[in-house]
Amino acid sequence: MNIIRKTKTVKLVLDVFNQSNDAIPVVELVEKFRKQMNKTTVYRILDRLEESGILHSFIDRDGLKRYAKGEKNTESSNVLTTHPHFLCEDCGISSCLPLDITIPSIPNYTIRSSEHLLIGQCKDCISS
Amino acid sequence: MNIIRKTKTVKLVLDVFNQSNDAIPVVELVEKFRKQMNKTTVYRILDRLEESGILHSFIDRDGLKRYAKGEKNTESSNVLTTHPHFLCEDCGISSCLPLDITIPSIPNYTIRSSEHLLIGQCKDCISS
DNA sequence: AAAAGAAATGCAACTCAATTGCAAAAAATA
DNA sequence: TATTTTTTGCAATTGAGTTGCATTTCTTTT
Repeated sequence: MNIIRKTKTVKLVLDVFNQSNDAIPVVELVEKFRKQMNKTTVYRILDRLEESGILHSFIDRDGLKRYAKGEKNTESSNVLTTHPHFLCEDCGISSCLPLDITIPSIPNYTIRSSEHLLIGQCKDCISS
Repeated sequence: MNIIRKTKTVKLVLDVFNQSNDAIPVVELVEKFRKQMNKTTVYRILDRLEESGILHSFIDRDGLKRYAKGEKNTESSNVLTTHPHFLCEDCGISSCLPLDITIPSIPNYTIRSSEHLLIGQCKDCISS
């Protein structure tokens, strides 16, 4: 949990995540804020927001880093749980799914965290 | 399922996967075969082996593409199952875990495939 | 409020995995 | 053997992400 300053640029980035539950690719944010801030700044702000536990990130099937609101792992009553991310093959939209995945314990391994990506079609893309 | 020619280079690549169940980063294979074939060839052979269902791939936490033996999804009695991959934070070794994960069905979504990456310490790294 | 210290930003250059186009080589087919 | 198709090598390119460094902005201290 780091200290992070609420600068103008940080607020701009936070606004995006407050308006959507989607997992947004960094590249998209860089493009979106092309006029407002440098791409390095975007990367660094996201880094810091993740460090602070405000955002979490994962790498999608295309190798792109995506960020979404909230923490990745939640620990309640000594059980480590996480949630899966969904990625629509058609429109590319990705979101955090409100499902609890209990990280299984596996003999001979210590599991510290996990990533779960479900790939398919979203509601909007099924109908069309 | 494509036709793939068993050229000298293809055999070299296949040998690696026949000798290990690990999920190997492409970069590592490129390095390993530096003297025997061009890096583009490595990428293309792996592509074809995946197309043919001989290998499967995923992107690890560092955004590196890794390949491992076999198919990613298995469908038996109309249930789509897959297996998780393990990645050791310490030594970087990754492997397919012999566990069946049943891909959950989620309202409003069609799930076609999934990726599961468990991150932690492997047997060898726990002890040391 | 001014000075000092710490954190955040911009910019340019760089890294590095992965891809592309094209000509040459190798393998399969006729 | 001749022809067609697939595979390979090479060089150049792409594009996401990183780094160093000087400058700006914010916070803390006096």
